Amino acid sequence: MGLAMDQHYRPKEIEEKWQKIWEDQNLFKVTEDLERPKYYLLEMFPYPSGKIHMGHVRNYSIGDVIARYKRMRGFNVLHPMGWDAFGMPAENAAIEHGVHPAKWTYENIRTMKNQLKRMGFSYDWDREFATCDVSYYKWEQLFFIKMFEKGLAYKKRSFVNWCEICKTVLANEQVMSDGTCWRGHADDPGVTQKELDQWFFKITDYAEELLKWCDQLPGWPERVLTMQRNWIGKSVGAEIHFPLEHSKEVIKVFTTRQDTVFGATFMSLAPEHPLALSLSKGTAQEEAVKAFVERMKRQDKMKRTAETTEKEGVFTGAYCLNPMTKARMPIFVANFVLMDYGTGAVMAVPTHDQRDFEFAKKYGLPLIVVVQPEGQTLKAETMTEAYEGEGILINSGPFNGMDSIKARERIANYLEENGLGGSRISYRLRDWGISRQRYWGAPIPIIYCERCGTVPVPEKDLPVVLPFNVEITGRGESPLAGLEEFVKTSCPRCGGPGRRETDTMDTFVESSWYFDRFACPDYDQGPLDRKRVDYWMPVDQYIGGIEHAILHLLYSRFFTRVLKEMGWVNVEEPFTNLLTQGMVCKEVYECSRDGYLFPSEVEERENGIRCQKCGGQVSIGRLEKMSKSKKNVVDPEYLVEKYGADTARMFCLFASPPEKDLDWSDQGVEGSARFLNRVWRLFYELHHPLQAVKPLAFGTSLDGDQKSLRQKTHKTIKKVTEDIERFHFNTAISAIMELVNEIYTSPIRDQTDEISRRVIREAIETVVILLSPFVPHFAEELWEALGNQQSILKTRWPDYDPEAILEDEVLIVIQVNGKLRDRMTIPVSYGEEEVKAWALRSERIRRLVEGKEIKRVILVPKKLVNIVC
RNA sequence: GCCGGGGUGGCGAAAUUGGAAUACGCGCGAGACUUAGGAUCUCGUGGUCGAAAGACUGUGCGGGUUCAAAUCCCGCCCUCGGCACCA
Repeated sequence: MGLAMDQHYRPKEIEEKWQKIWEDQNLFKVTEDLERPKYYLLEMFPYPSGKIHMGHVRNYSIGDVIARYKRMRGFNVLHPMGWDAFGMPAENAAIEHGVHPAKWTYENIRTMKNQLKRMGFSYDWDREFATCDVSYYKWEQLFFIKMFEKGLAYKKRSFVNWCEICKTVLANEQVMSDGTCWRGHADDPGVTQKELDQWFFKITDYAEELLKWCDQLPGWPERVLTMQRNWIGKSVGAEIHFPLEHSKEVIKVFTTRQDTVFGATFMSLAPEHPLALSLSKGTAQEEAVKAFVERMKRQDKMKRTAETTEKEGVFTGAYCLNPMTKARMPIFVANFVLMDYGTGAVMAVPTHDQRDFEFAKKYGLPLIVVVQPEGQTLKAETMTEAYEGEGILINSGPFNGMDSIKARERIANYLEENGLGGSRISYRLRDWGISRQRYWGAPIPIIYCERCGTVPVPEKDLPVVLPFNVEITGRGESPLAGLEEFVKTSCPRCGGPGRRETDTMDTFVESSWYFDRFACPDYDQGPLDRKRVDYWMPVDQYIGGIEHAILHLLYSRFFTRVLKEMGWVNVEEPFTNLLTQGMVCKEVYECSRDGYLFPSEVEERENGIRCQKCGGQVSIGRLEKMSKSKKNVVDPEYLVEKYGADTARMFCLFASPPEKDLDWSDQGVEGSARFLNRVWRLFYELHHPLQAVKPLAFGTSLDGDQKSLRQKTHKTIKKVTEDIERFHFNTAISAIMELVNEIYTSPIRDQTDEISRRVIREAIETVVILLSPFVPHFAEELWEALGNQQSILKTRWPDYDPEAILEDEVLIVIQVNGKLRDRMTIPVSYGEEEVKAWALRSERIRRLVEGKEIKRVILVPKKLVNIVC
């Protein structure tokens, strides 16, 4: 039976219709409601770069399923959206196209907001804000001042990471492991070191707590926690003081192997260590040290600290004393010692550290074995590499014969008692450098006064508004520095002339507390309305890309601790559960001559896939994250135009589980579209309308095909509910597909008796409700066609009828010695002995066990019988 | 080197607690409907052997535990990600 013209699935029409209804009725607006349990669902807010991409569609589709599902389950769901709006690209647009960053940003926001609405995501748009709004960043300036007062924000001169493309400083977290900028520039020359006066947040004060609380986040993926733990990099060891010869001064070192201190035969200093130059002064080594330090300074830091770089150094001409043995230890400057880890000085134990071993061999320095491995006798003269394992101490005075692990504790205590150092803990984590030499960011609220020094802008003078009239050239220092009317001010303390700080804050500062602000975006008495923040925080479910595993997620945890200490919030950790979704990937076409190609630029010939431009061989198949530069993007707008938002959402959710990378497939999208059309047709091709049909009551008893369809319906409710709860959206959708297939092939599909119609109605209604979090417009339309007056959003998520899913009969697998040999369908009511007897009665089984002794018969109820013989 | 994730059909994937390996979808094959099909519907689809019934085999590799292993244990290989001359 054909469909009437108006009964074809037309996504564009129904999507526009329902988006308007949702908006007109304000259906996603929420306020605090103590009657219902709250659920704060948050997806990482986007940077308004221009248009949304598939990564956004995937991220927000996942979030929307949960938001809609939780609402139907009776939760008071906060599902906000806003804009991470400060940052580099806006400034680059200004440089390239002469458009003001503010104009560019707000226009992009308008475009992207429309695109998000077009996808049908259920946000409470009343809470929307952009971090470049003065009403947002002024509170961030207040936080900065409070942190400054507590010593958590401080300025220091140091070597910092400099990105020549961004023309600004980067935090350590923003430098990738290959030494490039986190923004991923096409031709990144690599981050270099620059000595500058910079503002820092004292995240290192929180290293231990941030590490400790990694164990209190069971709702976070293990790999993210591992990355954070690695990044914090805790080492337990000791500090040891080595007195300088002919001086009262000491060189302090940090070591994790204080048990090997008796074997320390020389000392290595970082080239940047202040003692490097001062110790050699006046000695014959002075010139050599100067030259070495200069050479190291010029060398690229990445290269210098690479593991493969040969160890080299230079003698300073000075000596220190081993505090345990009093032995004279020559002091070297060495390329492998880092100034920013530990103390910048390393005691060298060549017998038990491979680097020191290589260094000692190169410069002819003495070796003393102090740890003897169990069952072996190490001799310094014959060693070819350092022994870094545990063992029994020798040549170690009072500690001889002691186990090296135990000796670490004893020696640390000895150091402490004798004023020579003691137990210490060292972290790899460095303070967060937040100064950026850029215009499009929140101004750092600081004034420099010749008389009073560094003075914070008083609270009453906030905000320090980012001036609008500024020339952005992309050359030189921060654009604000050239703006005299901004820079010139008076000192809030003495009234004398003052100059403003012209650096702006790292945009990661804005994203470190936006989730709190969503609880009270309109609040103007302070940054946060404690009452509302306490109601909503913490975020129950946070969803975003794995690329923020350290960056944003660590900063936010730090910021939350600071805000809690200051009494602005009352939570220890901001995000209870974290879901890190995978990337959206697509194959790239690459021509050896013309580089990356669009699919439209290649053609298939007999001799393989060729480049249309040069005719050369094109390599394909490699899956990479969608990016404009790789020419493998799919524009969501095109998808929505061609298939509708529901199909696009459906594909993202069905193709793979959320944590995994999603491999783009045009045919897969077709498949999703086909499924929705199939449901649509099923609905309209029925021989009888369903509007007037009443649903079945719980506990209704049925027989035959009616019973089995009802059973499938309720089993599907159970399965889909469980799958959504554990974020297995792909299997939830496949379960709904199974139900649809079952309805299609059910013999009662077109029967017109009352009960059949009610069973069919229940099955189809269930499909529509279960689909609603995934494809909301589609579901609304069919829901209405079923005769419902109210939006499907107002419907409660169904419960399954426990009676309906009960089976009368069950399929039992029969194994012989663990191998599948037969199956039988038997009534569930059968007892253990009965089932076993039935299994042994099977013709095939009898043949197989004939003449053999049956040793055991194992029964797994409702599953299988295994006959062992 | 250390830490973590992963390896299942031609492809995306499923198997929640040790109990039928490959659900669902894509692709492919056959058929139906049709003037036509790139629409739709039905059936088939891990491999080898076989006309078939069926047999053997099969979840990266090699062992082990168990009546029974994709799942647990031991040892490897590959791959992705993080950290790494970190003292």
